Amino acid sequence: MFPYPSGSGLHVGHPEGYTATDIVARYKRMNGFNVLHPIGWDAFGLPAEQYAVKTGTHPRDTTEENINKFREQLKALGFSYDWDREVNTTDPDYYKWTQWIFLKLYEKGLAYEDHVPVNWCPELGTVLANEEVIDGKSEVGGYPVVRKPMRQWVLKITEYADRLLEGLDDLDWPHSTKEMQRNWIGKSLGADIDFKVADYDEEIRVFTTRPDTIFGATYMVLAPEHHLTEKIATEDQLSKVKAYKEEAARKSELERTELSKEKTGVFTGAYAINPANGEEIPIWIADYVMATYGSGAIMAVPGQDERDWEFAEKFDLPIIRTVQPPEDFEGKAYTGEGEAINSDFLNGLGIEEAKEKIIEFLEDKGAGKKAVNYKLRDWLFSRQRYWGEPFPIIHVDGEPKPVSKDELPVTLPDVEKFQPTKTGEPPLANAEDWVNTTDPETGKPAKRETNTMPQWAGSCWYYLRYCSPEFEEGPIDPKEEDYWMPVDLYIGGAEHSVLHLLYARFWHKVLYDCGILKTKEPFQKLVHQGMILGENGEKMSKSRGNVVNPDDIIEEYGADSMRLYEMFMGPLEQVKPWSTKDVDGVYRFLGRVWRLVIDTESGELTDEITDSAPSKPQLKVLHECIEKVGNDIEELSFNTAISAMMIFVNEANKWEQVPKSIIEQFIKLLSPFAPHISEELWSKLGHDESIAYEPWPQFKEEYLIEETQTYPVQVNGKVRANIEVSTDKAKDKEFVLSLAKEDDNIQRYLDEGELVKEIFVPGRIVNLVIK
RNA sequence: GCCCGAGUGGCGGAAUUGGUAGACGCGUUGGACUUAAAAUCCAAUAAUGGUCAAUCCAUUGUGCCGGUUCGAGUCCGGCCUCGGGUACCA
Repeated sequence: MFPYPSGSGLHVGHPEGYTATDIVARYKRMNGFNVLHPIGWDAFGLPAEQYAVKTGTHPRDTTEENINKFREQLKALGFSYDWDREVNTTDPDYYKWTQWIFLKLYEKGLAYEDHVPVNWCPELGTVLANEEVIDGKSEVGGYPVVRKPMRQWVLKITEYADRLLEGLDDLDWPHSTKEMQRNWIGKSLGADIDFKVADYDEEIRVFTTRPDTIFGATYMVLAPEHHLTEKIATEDQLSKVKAYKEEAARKSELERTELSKEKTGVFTGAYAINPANGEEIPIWIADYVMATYGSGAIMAVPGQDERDWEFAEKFDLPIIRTVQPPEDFEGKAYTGEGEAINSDFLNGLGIEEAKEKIIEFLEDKGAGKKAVNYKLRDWLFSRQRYWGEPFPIIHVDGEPKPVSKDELPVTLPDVEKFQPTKTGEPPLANAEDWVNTTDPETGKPAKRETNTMPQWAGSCWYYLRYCSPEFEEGPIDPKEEDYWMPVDLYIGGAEHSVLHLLYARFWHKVLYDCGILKTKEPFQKLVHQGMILGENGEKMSKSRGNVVNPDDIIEEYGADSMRLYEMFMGPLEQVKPWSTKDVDGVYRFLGRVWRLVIDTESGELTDEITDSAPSKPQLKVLHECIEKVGNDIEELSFNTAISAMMIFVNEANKWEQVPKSIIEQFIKLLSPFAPHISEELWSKLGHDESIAYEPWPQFKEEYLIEETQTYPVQVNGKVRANIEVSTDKAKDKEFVLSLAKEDDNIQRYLDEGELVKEIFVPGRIVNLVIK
């Protein structure tokens, strides 16, 4: 199988924006820069994972033949990056350094084992959350899926939450992407408050962002998974509590939120003591409280929280407002600003003051303190699959122990079967010879870790390996990091906004802390390419039958037209519908360029191409183009750059003679966009070397200056005339104004009313205000 | 619900710090070349009106309503619609 690049992101050969990095790379090369060109890491990627499970065959057929085929396709599309920097993430050498980095994480205490429930399918192994499970059956094959806790490796990304948040500030990323990461990390400031449980020697900790509302806490809610639920339940409530917990356990987290319309819950029979006023409040269990956020318990303040209000209404629990809503307020829970009421010593204070004061009070009592909470959870890093980097871990006496770095890489064993074992262990457990080993240090029998790393592991640091793919002393040569890092421009799909781009930042920061990297952030500038939709404005998909195969377009119009059209469609970041008809436009343009230089009869240069000196107007047209194309490439505004080149060609076609020096400069401008035709024309113009190594044309402003300049003349903000002014007098306010007033049409307006104001913006516009 | 982003001709889209709205391309119409067609080239093309035409003039026009300004697609306030993300996160 040759995995034709699919999915999204940095892909080559896919309609989704595969051209921009190359354009920039080519342009920068002509300007004497180098650009890291992040293509290829998942070209052999994710779909293979599913392929393996389905067929039991080797999914990533990265044979020499297929890699060459892949390169040929890239070449056909006009890519010209440095092949030697290619990194194959299934390479044992790449495994080695990925495992090496994992050991660094392990050493720093950032990797730990835990039992986490997964969707487990005895036939397929883990069914990931984003794969469809329909009515308890796998989407693939319809096998039963159960939810069961399994031993997993987890990475402590939460320890980096604050730094991941702060680091965003200085990055040149889309605003929305930064916002998404901030929301994902979900930092909130508040307080941890401990409530004593009446008649028990227990305390329940809650997290709240609104400690100021504590006098309105009329009940408490525990998540069904909270460890105290059964312990504090009274005898007569215990059976109900157990039944409710069971019911909740059957629902996945997804189902619990989907079925969120109607609140459910059950009373434990126990009471908590509100530390602010000593009052006893009932403790309930409800699945609208998540075990995974905060402490899995809340103080419920229905007066100021919509969810709590809804619950209180349904179960007839008391509601006390502790913030005075405005007079015209008609809603239920009030979450806005206002004075504290019904709150004893907080009464009359604003929210912020009240928070300060109550926290002080609770701290004095030893019942609470300021606290920070994150939505971000630790990263479940293991998979029960065959394909993936094996963990460099052995288990001795049931305890995990890292493999010595000298012994890396730990490679995957050959197996017959890619499915899990009959006893429900990961596929690697089938390879008994591989699993059973000895601890080289103690000689004790040991078992290898049978979980494997997820695809993310490779994508987390591939960009570092690009810098020095052959380096043997570490994952990256420090000298090469100095030169390459951080990535100047990263073009990728918006679907990587949180996961990949957060995970990669996390690893980068860990490696920084280990002293392996000097940069704190991996990707300085980020741009998301917009998806190209089908001709009907819908997402391309097989089921809609609106898929455009780039190969067909290249067959008919050539790779240059394909590239050029994709860039001409509109802004890089924008979602745009495909239109094959519009490809004709850029195809014609390239035809005009060709015929401008080449006589189609003879195949030689046209007679119009001469060695004569360029005229002033010709230089002006050229330099307008140089300026526009250069600026537009810097801003990744390729559509307008192409438009500028079209204007040049339309003009040049009117010329009787085309000086060679002019057309050569133009071909250089075109070459990053349409490399094939440019190289061909460059050669026809008598050059032996590739145009890709030519210097970029220099823009000279002096050629843009004209003898006259046009001023639009407005009357009351509407253009009523255009006047020509000689350039040397164009900034002369009096002169321009008097000329404007002489215009026939302007005269008519002047006759109709009184001139009350004259606006003169040098070089731009004249506006006369007439009453 | 909340958080982002975007609304401009028949279509994709242009438009500097507020300064001639509609660049460029597609489509359409007319013309040239051709026996004919394709290809190519030329011209017109926001809407409406000034009987036709004009390199002419006017009115209206950048989702809707209002505001600031000599001047608003661009800035401010209030909506509407669409797209993306996210969701009992306490």
